This record gives sequence, structure tokens and C-alpha cells, in this order.
Amino acid sequence: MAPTRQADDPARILVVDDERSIVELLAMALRYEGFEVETAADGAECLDRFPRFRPDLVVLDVMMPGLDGFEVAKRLAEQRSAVPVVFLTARDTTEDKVRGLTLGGDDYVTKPFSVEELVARIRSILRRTGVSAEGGRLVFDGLELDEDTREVFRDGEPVDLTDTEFRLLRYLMLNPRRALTRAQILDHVWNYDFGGDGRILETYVSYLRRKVDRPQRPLIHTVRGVGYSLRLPRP
Amino acid sequence: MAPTRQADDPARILVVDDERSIVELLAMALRYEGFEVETAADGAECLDRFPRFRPDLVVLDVMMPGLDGFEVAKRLAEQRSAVPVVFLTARDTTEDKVRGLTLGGDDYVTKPFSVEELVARIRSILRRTGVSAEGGRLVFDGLELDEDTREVFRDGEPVDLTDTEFRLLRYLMLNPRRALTRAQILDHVWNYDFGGDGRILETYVSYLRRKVDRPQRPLIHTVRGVGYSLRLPRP
DNA sequence: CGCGAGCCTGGGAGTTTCCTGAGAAACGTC
DNA sequence: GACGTTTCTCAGGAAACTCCCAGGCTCGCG
Repeated sequence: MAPTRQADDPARILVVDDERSIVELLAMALRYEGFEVETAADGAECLDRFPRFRPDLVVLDVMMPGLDGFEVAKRLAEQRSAVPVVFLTARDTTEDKVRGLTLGGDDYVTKPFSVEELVARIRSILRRTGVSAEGGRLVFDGLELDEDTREVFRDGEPVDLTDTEFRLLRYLMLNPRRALTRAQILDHVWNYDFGGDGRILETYVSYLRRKVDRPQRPLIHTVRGVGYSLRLPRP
Repeated sequence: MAPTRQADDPARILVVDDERSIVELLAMALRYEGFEVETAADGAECLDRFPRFRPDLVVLDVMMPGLDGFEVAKRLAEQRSAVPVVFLTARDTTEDKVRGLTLGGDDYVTKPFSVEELVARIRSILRRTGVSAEGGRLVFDGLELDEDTREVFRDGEPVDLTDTEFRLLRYLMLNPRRALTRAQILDHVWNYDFGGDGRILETYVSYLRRKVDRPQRPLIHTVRGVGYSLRLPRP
């Protein structure tokens, strides 16, 4: 019998991709985020698992052998399931193709994505569909970050951030006070195939400090030999 | 029959490394910490032992003859086991290689590591995965140490510690009232290949006393000829 | 009480880690 | 295809940290 979701149950997510490593990466990350996860290796398996698992959301690769992602989504829609879909597309996929197909509550993320970004999109959709109650507004001291509008305020003043700066700040604000290691931050904020110099983190911390931190009353603190931490300054 | 973990059972840890000395070092340290430990000398043995032992966490060397650590982790994941892994990597292993594989609840530690650091990482993961209930906050008299935020308080006052100072204090607070020998402390807090002067311990004890101890009501006591002990002062 | 071993701590050298500016490369826009 | 924006690389210099040393102090013991 298909489980029936209660208010406080973890949301269920079905991950569909033919690349084993991607499926594993996502399953692990999403389970860690507290979701209940099942996986499928192709479209047919997805359609097979769907009715029994009854996910709240499907993460669906577009490029798959056999049924492609769009086709699968169409069949799901035909079953009168209003389940939202997050498509995974290759970078070179023309955006127009994806648009048009992502009309409902759907969304899409281009590979390679950062895990943090995908999780944020999923959370955003679940908020809109009312599955997850938490609001998308993060607040810490005088800092405010709205995940849905992507607006950031410092003491009420709007601040313009680039995409990477925004994701970095969001990750810090999702883990206030914790000392996050450089590796954790790089893993969550940068794309999963980022192979470059880890010192890029320092550059972006520098950018962020300039834009959202105050020389007096700094919130972004270096934890030497470990990483960074968002916390109140010592008195 | 595979044992089933009860709430208060010790967590089970499988240690996999081809260097006998490392395996023994870790097995001893972890058993002493109250974990149930099994060991394996290579990837094949790990995969063999895994289903029967059903560990809550695997400590896995990356560089091993035959199956390497990544490959083993992949095979474990294929068995739908969501077991978290702590990878042991050589210092010169590029971070990028490990990144992307440590996304879930996983983590990694570079060799040579300090035993204390590895144990701390293990505890942190088990806390997050809900296996171990204890919070990451150590308290002794007016001293508080938060393992997640890496914050230390003396009578509510925040204290800034360097990395080594923090690890030393954490080790003392994990073993309150016990007289710890110089060798024990050096073995746990410093990297296992530390070949320097053992008198460095005195230097760091001095630093710590200055930062977290009170001249009246000292907590860090010298046990002459043995080592140090964290305890209340004699009245 | 006096001696020696063990311990404490200030000073400082050497190394590691971090910060930031400058600019190259990639991307999107008109 | 030229421009502006964003991402990323690189390098010099500053700062923080680890570790060693040496002189002096303390404790325990004879």
C-alpha cells in the first residue's frame, strides 16, 4: 500500500537518472537533507515506481535512453498526478525546449549543478505546493535572505549579490554559528564537478565581506585551519 | 545473524586500511571511546564483512591495493546502504578528488591525522545521522566547548582558541578528572607521526591556562611525572 | 635544607594560512 | 562581434599559528 504523507513526515522524492554516480550523489545528499528518497535508472523504472512510492516531487534527467525526461513527465501528467518535476538538463540543451515543458510548478537545473542549488530549488517548490511549511526567508542578526525572490538585505538595505555570492551566503545562513570546513562549503556551493583551485573560496568570502559585512560587527569569521563561520562578533 | 542496534548500544565502526599499524591504532582508540570495532585489511575484506557486521560508519583508506576506497564506497552505496564514510587520504591527494564524494554525511581526514580529530569527526557524523544522541557540547564546571561551532566559553564568556589549543582542551574535557599521561595527550591531540619535541605540550598547556583557566579555581592541573588532569581544585 | 629533574613561560624563527588586488577567461546581452 | 558582468586564477604580502629554545621556577626526595 502506498504510504500516506502526514504533516510532519519527510517529503518523498524520486530521483531518476541513468548515470549511476549522479543518482547516488543526489540520493545521499537528499537523504542527508531529511528527505525520503527512491531512485530509478530510467523512464520505465520511474513510471513503475511512481504509483507505489507516490513522491511529492520527481527529479528527472532529460537525457535518458528509452523514454526521455519530457516523455516521462508527460505520462506522469496523464495519470492526473500533479507532482512537480525538477528537470536535470545538459548545459547545451536549448532553454526554450525546457521552458514550455516546465510550466506547472516545475523547474529545471543544468548539469553540472551545485547540490546546494538543487536542494534550494526543491525546497522552494515544496514550499509553493504546501508540502513543506517552512518559509524561505533566512535571518541572522541584521542579515536577511529570501530564497524565493533571491533578495538580500543588510539592516534593511538591499544588497546586490552575484549568483555565487548568493549561494555562498545562503549556505552560511543555513548553518549559522557552525564552523564549516572549506571542503563542506566547496562541496555545497560549487558545482559538483568543480575541480579548480580551492582558494576561490577565499576570493568569494572577500567579496561577500565587502558587500554584506561591516568592519565593526563582522558576522563572517575565519576559523583558521578549518574554514568559516557565520556568527556574532565577540563583545 | 546480523545484530540489530538498540538505542543505547555502542555504535559499530568498520575500519579499513592496509597498514596494519594504522588499523590497530584506530581500533584501539575507538574501542577505548566505547565503539564496537571490526577491521578489514583491504576493500574485498571490507565488502565481505560489511553485511554481517552492519556498521553505523566506515573508516576507509583511499589508497589501498586492489579496490581503492572510492570504489569500495561506491559498491557499498550500490547496496542501498546509506552508511556514512570517513575517508582517509594522503595529504597530497588533491582535494577535488575527495570532494563530490563527501556530499552526503561523509567526511574525510588527511593522513597523518590526530586520533582526536578523527574521533571528533566520527562523533559529529553519528550525531547528525541520529545514531548517537549526545549533543556536541562538552561541559565541565564553568567550561563549555561546542564541537559544532568550535566555540569555547569560560563562565559564559567566549574564549578564542587556536586549532591546536581547541583540540587539546577537547581531549581534556572528554576525559575529565582522569590523569592523562603526556604520551596519551601527544598521541591523541598531535598527528600520529609527530616527531618533534614532547615539551611542546607544556607550551600549549601554558597557552590554554592563560586563556581558559583562572588563577583561583584552576581546572587544568599538572600531575608531576605523569601528565595533566582536568578536575576541580582541592578545597 | 639543598639538589636535580621536571615544569613553566617569554621570546622568537619558520612555516602555513589567509586576504585582497589585478587581470584573464567565460558568459550573457545588445 | 563588442561590451559589461561574473567567475576564476594568480601572486605578493600580512597575519596567525606551530614549534623550539633557554632561563628560571617548583616540587619531591634524600
